[in-house]
Amino acid sequence: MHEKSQLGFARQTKKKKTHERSFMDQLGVRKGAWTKEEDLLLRRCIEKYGEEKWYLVPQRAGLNRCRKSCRLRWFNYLTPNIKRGEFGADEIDLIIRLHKLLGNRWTLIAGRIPGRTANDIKNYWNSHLSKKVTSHDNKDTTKVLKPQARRPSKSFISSENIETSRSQEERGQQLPLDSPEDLFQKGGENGALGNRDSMGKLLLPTIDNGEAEGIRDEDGTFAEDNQEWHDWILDPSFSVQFVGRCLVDT
DNA sequence: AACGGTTGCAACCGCGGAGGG
DNA sequence: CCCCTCCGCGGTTGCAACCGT
Repeated sequence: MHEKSQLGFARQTKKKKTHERSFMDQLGVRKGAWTKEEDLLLRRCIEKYGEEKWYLVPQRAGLNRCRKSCRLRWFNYLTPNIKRGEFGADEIDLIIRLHKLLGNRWTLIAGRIPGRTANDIKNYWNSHLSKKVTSHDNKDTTKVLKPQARRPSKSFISSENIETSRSQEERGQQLPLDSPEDLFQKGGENGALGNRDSMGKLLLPTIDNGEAEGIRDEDGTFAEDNQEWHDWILDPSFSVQFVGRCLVDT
């Protein structure tokens, strides 16, 4: 394990933004697999003080670990109600569709799948699903969004925009294909939500909570049809593609 | 049984963002 | 503004277990 960390250190070619790690290195904090005793100490600490102020956790718990390691161990392994074992067919289906929608936003995806951690889902995706999905996409002749694509604003996929794009395409006009990020930005300029995380961060949680403030209609007012968006995400037939410069459900 | 290749997963790492001084 | 600290995220690594020969 020592060897591992040394290799990892040697690989560091990029500049360090913080001095945090080197400081931790100097302290000689433990790395590698967690022991049962360490787990117990961490669990007791979190039960006593709660999931906050992670920088205090190693000290409070009496652990010779860095705060990041503690946090990771807690969230990925020790948190109550974490589901272990095989992913169910419904979970896999949901992961694929959410990944199509959100890209590699593992925490957002995990937030929609009770009992699964972002790390679990990421690992499962990388080892089981990524190849499957990629090979499937390659067979598909339609221009399906790459995984990092995100749902554009409602105003941007208005039927008017879609029709305009369709007709322009039919006339053989060359249309600049914007990246999903650009599309999102434009959605924002159109008065809808625009930043790159907005759809994921605001849409998903707000739908379930019934909070409308995350979703705006074309006129900029708050949408009231959260259920519609919820259904859209959970719709098994969901897929999107470019029509001209617009993203549309297909 | 022994060996090498592959896979799954826990853990590490750097970076970006938020917030406070 | 700038700097610093802390949090949280996604990418990546490497070990252990598994599998095939």
